[in-house]
Order: sequence, then C-alpha cells, then structure tokens
Amino acid sequence: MTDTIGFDRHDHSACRSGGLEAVEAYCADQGLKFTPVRRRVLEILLEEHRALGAYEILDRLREDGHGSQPPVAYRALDFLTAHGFAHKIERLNAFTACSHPGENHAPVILICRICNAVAEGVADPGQGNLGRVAAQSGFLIERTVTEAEGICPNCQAKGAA
Amino acid sequence: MTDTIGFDRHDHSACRSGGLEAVEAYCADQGLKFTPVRRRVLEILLEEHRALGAYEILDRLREDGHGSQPPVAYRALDFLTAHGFAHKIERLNAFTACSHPGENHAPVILICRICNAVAEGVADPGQGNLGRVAAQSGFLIERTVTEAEGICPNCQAKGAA
DNA sequence: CTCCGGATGTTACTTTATAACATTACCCTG
DNA sequence: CAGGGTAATGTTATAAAGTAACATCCGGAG
Repeated sequence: MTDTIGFDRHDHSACRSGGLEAVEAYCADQGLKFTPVRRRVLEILLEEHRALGAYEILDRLREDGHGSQPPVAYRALDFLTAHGFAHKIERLNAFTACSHPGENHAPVILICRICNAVAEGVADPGQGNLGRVAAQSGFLIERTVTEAEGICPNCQAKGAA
Repeated sequence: MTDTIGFDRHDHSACRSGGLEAVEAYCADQGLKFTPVRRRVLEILLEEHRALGAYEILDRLREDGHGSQPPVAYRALDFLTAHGFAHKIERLNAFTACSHPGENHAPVILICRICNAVAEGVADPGQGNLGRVAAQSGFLIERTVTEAEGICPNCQAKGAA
C-alpha cells in the first residue's frame, strides 16, 4: 500500500489546519505535550510545505518571540520527528511536516533537484529492498531512511518543452 | 536480486586488496585517475571496514603526509562516491567503502545502533518502495538513499543472552 | 619547452548540531 | 496552597560537518 502527495496542487490551508488538528488530537490521546513552541514549529513546516533547515525555522521562531538559539529548534524538531509528525530529510539536512500524521509509517521521500519540491509517500518498512536485505542478514530494522533525488513530474514537463 | 555482506566474519585482507584491485582495474578501463590521495582514502575505508567521518579520514591522511585540510578528504570522497567506489551514509554523515565496486547499483545500508557495524546490500532502484512511490507520482529517480537503523544479528544474539 | 587542465594544498569561513547548565512552568502530593 | 519533582524552555558556548576561493603543482598535448 502506497500513496503520495506533494507534487500536485492542493488546498493548502486545509492541509495545514488538518495537519495541526490531527497532531493535536493524537497528542491529547497519547498524553503528549503539544506545547506552543512545538506547535509553532509544526505550523511553520506545514505553512511552507517544503524542506526547511533548522536555522530557517529558528529565524521564524525568533520573529515570534520564542527562544532564538539552536537547541530550541532542534528540541522541537526532535519531538516532532520522534512522534512522526515531521521527518528529517537526511540528504538535505532539513525537515518537513509529515503528510500522514498519526499513522505509523516509514516515510519515503522524493526530492526534486530542479525545484527542490519534496513529496512524501508511505511504505511498510518490512517490505521493499530494505526489508529484503535486512531479512536476509537477520537484521532487526527499527527506523528507515528512504529518499530519492531526481526530477519531479512538473520539472520533467518543463524540461521537455 | 539482493546480497549482503558485513555482519559476518570474513577474510579481511582479501576483501581489502580485492577492493583496491577492482577499483584500479575499473579506473584504468574508464580513464579515471586513481591518484595517491584517492587510493589512500579508499585503502583507509577498506582497512577499517566501517563508517568513517571525513575528519577521521583526514587525520589518517595527515599522518601519511598528505594535505591535512578538509577539502583534501572531501574531494577524494567526492571522487570515490561519484564513481560508486564508496558510499556516503547520510544518517551518520560518514563514509564507507563499497562492497560491490564496479557494479552499477543502488546501495542499501544497514546500521547497527549497538556496535555501529555497517553492512551493504544492493538493490535495483526501480524496485522496492521507492520505485513504487516514484512510479506512482511520475518522479524520475536519479539517486537513492536507502538506510536502516536497528540491531545486527550479532548484537541481537548478545542481547538475548 | 610551454601551455593547459585537472589534482592537490591552503586559508578562511559557513552551516549544522550538541553539551552543559540556568530558569521556568506545571502538576501532583500532602 | 506550599513544596517538590519532572519536563520544557532558554542561554552560552563549542563541536562537527562541509564549502568557497585561490595558490601551486604536475603531467600530457601542441
């Protein structure tokens, strides 16, 4: 089972408020503290809907009167990534809001090297190449990093023109 | 098609000289310059047979009388990774010698969080979760990052004891 | 020999990330 | 509601990773 969003147009205000609501509900349910800083960082990620570096996020927090030192951003990002509300894109040393908050999933990230757009799909970590290689060697998977760099459909269309 | 090495004992001197020979032959064939610095960096990676940070490599180069500034290491690593003789492990900001030099492949990396051992398997980038998600959205894959963190068979056995 | 291009080397700097500790907010217990 | 524990926030300082820019060297083509 797979699904992808990210290279299409979409109702962004809905995706933003929906993301916040889903996380809020999940945190309430699980007894997690969705504090102002954490909430604000997720809002920033949802608003931008792209990969943001920790220091870009930090700049925005500073404008909002929150702490302006790196640990403030990194700690909020740690919380968000630990609970799957955001993902770190290792290839870019950057972060993005999760498209499927609440679902337990292994993110699959597609990165366009032309327009820098980022899309997220989901996968079962036990499946695919990683699952096969791990099973073969008896490796126990806990977390996965699955990313591809290439050209998104939009940029392919432009390039062909 | 998949295969893995890395968590087993093996004849390490053979794996080391074999790796060097394969790369040497490949470079001669392709007209690539396998210079002393590049060769030395690959040797270091093969000797250690683990993930090494660029600055660890740099320390070794310094001892050998090569340049001791970061670009020296990064340029050699760029060469090695560009041609598939080594891989960058994004999760660790570290590098490792390729287990399958010369073969055109998408590496699959398994990282043990207990003993830090690293194993490499190979995969077809068009297959697996990445391939499925990319195909579905019309994304053109150029490079892939496929890594898992978890527990290797050896550490699982120890933990069970 | 001389020019040219690629590789090496250096200085200096940027970006990314974390350790360590002080302060604050909150909730639980008594 | 006082006191105490815990978790979050905030700060200073520094570590770790990576790159831009330029000087130098070296080997091959003309």
